Amino acid sequence: MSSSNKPRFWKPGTSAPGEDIVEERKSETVVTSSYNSNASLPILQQRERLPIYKYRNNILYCVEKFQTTIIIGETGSGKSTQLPQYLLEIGYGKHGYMIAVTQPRRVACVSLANRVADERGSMIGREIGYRIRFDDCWDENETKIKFLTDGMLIREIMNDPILRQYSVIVLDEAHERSIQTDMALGLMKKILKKRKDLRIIISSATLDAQMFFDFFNTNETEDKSKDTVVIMPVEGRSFPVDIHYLVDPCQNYVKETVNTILKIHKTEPPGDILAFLTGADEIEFALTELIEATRDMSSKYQKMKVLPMHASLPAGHQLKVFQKTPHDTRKVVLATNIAEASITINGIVYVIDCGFVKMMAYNPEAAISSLVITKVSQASAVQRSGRAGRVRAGKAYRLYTESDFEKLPASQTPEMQRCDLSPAILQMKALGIVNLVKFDYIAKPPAQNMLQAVELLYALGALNNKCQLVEPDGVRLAEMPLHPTFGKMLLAAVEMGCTEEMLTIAAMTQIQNVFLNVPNEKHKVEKAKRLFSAVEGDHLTLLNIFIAFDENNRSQKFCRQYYLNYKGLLRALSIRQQLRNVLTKFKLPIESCNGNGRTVRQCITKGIFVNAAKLHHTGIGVYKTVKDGHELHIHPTSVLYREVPPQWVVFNEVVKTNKEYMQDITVIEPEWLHTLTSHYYQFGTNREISEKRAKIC
DNA sequence: GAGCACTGC
Repeated sequence: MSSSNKPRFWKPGTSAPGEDIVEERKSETVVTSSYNSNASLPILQQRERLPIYKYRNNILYCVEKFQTTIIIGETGSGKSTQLPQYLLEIGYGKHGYMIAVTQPRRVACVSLANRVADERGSMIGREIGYRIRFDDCWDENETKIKFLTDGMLIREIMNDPILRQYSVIVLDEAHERSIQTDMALGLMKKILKKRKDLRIIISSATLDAQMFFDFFNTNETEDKSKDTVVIMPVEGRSFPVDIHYLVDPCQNYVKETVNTILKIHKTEPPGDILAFLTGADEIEFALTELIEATRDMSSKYQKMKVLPMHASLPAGHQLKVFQKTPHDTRKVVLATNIAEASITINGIVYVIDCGFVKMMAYNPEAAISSLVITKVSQASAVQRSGRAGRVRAGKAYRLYTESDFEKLPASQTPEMQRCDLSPAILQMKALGIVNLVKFDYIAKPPAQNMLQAVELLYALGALNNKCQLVEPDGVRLAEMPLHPTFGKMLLAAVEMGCTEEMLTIAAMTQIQNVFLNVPNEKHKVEKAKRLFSAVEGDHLTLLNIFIAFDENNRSQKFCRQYYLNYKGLLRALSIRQQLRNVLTKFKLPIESCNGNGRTVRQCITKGIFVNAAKLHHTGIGVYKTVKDGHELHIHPTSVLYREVPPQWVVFNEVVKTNKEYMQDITVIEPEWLHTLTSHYYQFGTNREISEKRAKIC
């Protein structure tokens, strides 16, 4: 190890990668060797041909020597499948230890585990396993490599604070910076202090590597040879992508997207197109325009098949984007951000990036989350254009000028700094973190967001006025895989004897689309919705839907008939079962109130009393929050939207689009706010609230 | 009065 001024990138010898590769990545044109011509080779030889193979010994040397290794892994390097195997091969799976590999998403865990098991010729769940919510597939005695989600790792830390079963933790895709990843990073730093033998490998994009380095490096001297962290860049295997910018900024990126698609179609050689837009409505607009344009297009051009892709589409419609189109047809996929990292569509050669994304923002003063269209980061733009270089050289069209690109933020604000922190803070308390302010965050959340979260947890009875976890309720709430407000509803239901009903409601609020979003059949979907609606509001409507589903043998046919999301309802069933298990674990009674809607609504109030609103006498359908008079409206998806507006309501959350809308609303009686939640509203003057604040923090 | 980025436990 040299002790020069800048040993940020390790250069052990001529075969090791250096900064030149990092430079190359910046220019976004990475030229590499032949693509996957290895299919017929024996597995070992295939593995040896992956780009990461030539770094094998260097990486293993780093892992031995440094407590933390940061790998800058490009797409197609093979790191996620090979790295854990290298570690296993040199003995990190010995003496009963396991190697953990975390992923932000469930599907990635399952598919990676299966691929690695395949390569090793073993059955999944034996030597190689995975652990995700609702699906445990590993063996306590046999498993050596365990793929798990970031969230699952945090749950494991709750039961084993120093992760004694593991010899190495690989945090893959750390640059995505989800709240779970950030928490895991902070916790790992803590664990490393107590376990000098533990090794951590962080796989990240170039941009964040230096920050991760500084975060984990415990060397406080100038002597670089005492660093505890090392950065290893590993080249990938992708094709060059030509970046095209607009000369002048465009007025309407949706129209510009349509025009660009048509231009590519008419002037560029065959190859599928992927266009990024921000939401379903934009996608639908572009879809209609394109279908119209292709209708009167000259037959000298190829045919064109345009497909929408976003999360609220029924699964059947989503699958269409993965189907191959005939040779004479060009596939055009109009997608939301779902195609940036979550799904990969094969055969894309042209990418269009509108330069915007819908992102969750959090207003801590009003405790309101809202979806806003924001400019993408440079990192996102690079990720999007990279989607064009997976099969052969491609082209990316950025619908903004090059100078606008330069002005974009380098990377997106981490989730930790722009969302409701109450679930995260509750978890941290359950993990035994005494001082929330002193916790080593990789990105410190705004003080105001933390304060808001602590106050909510205090109001829910999860934390006391010394900011300590309350026994037993706080512990129970932390254990539940739910937002603490929903957890509180369940605990209230235990007291009031309606857990059966509340388990259903809590589970049902966790699924995004209860009804299918079938294009062209919106009217029929609306009609079906009305069949289940309860005058008391959305929560009891969700209960009605689940009961109907259950009484009709949970059949797919029933769901199809009423435009219900079958997969979603099955998911609700699993969530319900999991929540039921948690209650059983705590030996809490599971009872039914036999359809007493009043009792159920009272329990709901006990969970989301903070979100209470009263109909305002001015204007139609205007509500004001009880807490601070913030103006709100009933969301069009609510069953109460078409009804005579009720006087008093509680709601799950606010979505801000043109206006601020309440979602999942239940009608309440105003007395409940005093009788059931007096601890919150009785002392609700501003002066007293600020006194309370001073006390908590 | 008229709307729904994406994950995860």
